[in-house]
Amino acid sequence: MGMINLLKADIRILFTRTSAKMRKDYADALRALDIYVGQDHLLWQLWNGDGATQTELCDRMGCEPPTLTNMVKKLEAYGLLTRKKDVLDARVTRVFLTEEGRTIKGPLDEIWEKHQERMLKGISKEDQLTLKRLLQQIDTNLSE
Amino acid sequence: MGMINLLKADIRILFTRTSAKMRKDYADALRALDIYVGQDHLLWQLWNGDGATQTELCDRMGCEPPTLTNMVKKLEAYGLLTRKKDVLDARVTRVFLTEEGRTIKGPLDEIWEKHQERMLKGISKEDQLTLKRLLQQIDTNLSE
DNA sequence: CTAATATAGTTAGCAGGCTAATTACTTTAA
DNA sequence: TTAAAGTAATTAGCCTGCTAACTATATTAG
Repeated sequence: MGMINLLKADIRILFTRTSAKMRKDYADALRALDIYVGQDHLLWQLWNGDGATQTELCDRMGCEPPTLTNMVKKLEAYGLLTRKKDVLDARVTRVFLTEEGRTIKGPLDEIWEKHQERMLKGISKEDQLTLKRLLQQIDTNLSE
Repeated sequence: MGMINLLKADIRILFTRTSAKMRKDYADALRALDIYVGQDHLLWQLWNGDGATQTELCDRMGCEPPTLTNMVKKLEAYGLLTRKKDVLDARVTRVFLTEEGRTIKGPLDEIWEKHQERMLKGISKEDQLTLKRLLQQIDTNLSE
């Protein structure tokens, strides 16, 4: 294996390891709120548009319908959101935040901010822009 | 929220989305071999050192013991590896590749290579080094 | 007007991955 | 030499997330 392939292998392994670490670190932080990693993503979507349909939420979150069904059910059981059938189309379900789902935003934002600080500590603004560009490139590559 | 925080939020979301996409894309590719994403990581460790203990494997892979127990069981059921009790310490289990576990290396390497090509397409060697450096920085940050 | 097709969401079943609690065996110290 | 502490691995029970197969409702075309 040549020098370039070795480099690539390093990046890929590093990427996987770092993202796993990120996820775990964030999961640990979220435990204080009795929220699981991924669920915050759904709540985030609802804070930016309550009453969305499940299909819309799937699109925005980039996940498959069964994943969302599952998560919505759990957050409903926790009392953070409710489901209502659409009046115009009986196939459609719309998801709404409860009062508790709304009030959790503050603490969650705080955890999110702190996690970001931790993750990007010591990385210059310029490097952050580069990282963003490279991530976008990879994202685009994988969509083709 | 200021400009800098917005940038940070973007990066974190982008990072999460990109790594999820990477994982899914790779999972799709692995399906051809009836292997699940993550399992290749364990096989990889064994190709680089057959007969390792589970604790050693956990350390190298950066996962928790129950995760490994689970995965080892499944790969054993698939016939790709076997477990043997250590002769000196009856608490210790050592993991060995089967013949089939060995022969799968070729096809898996090929999938791995192809996936990397796909992921890093159009990214210069210099950018790859930068990406590596930034990932390492984040990794270090999250270890503190 | 009805049969075929498309769409929204669910269910079942499997994977990785985790924490908390437990079992089985070793080592250490009183 | 035996009781306490430590270590390796497992079990139980959650979570995200997926695919394949299904149900129920709408739309469209013959």
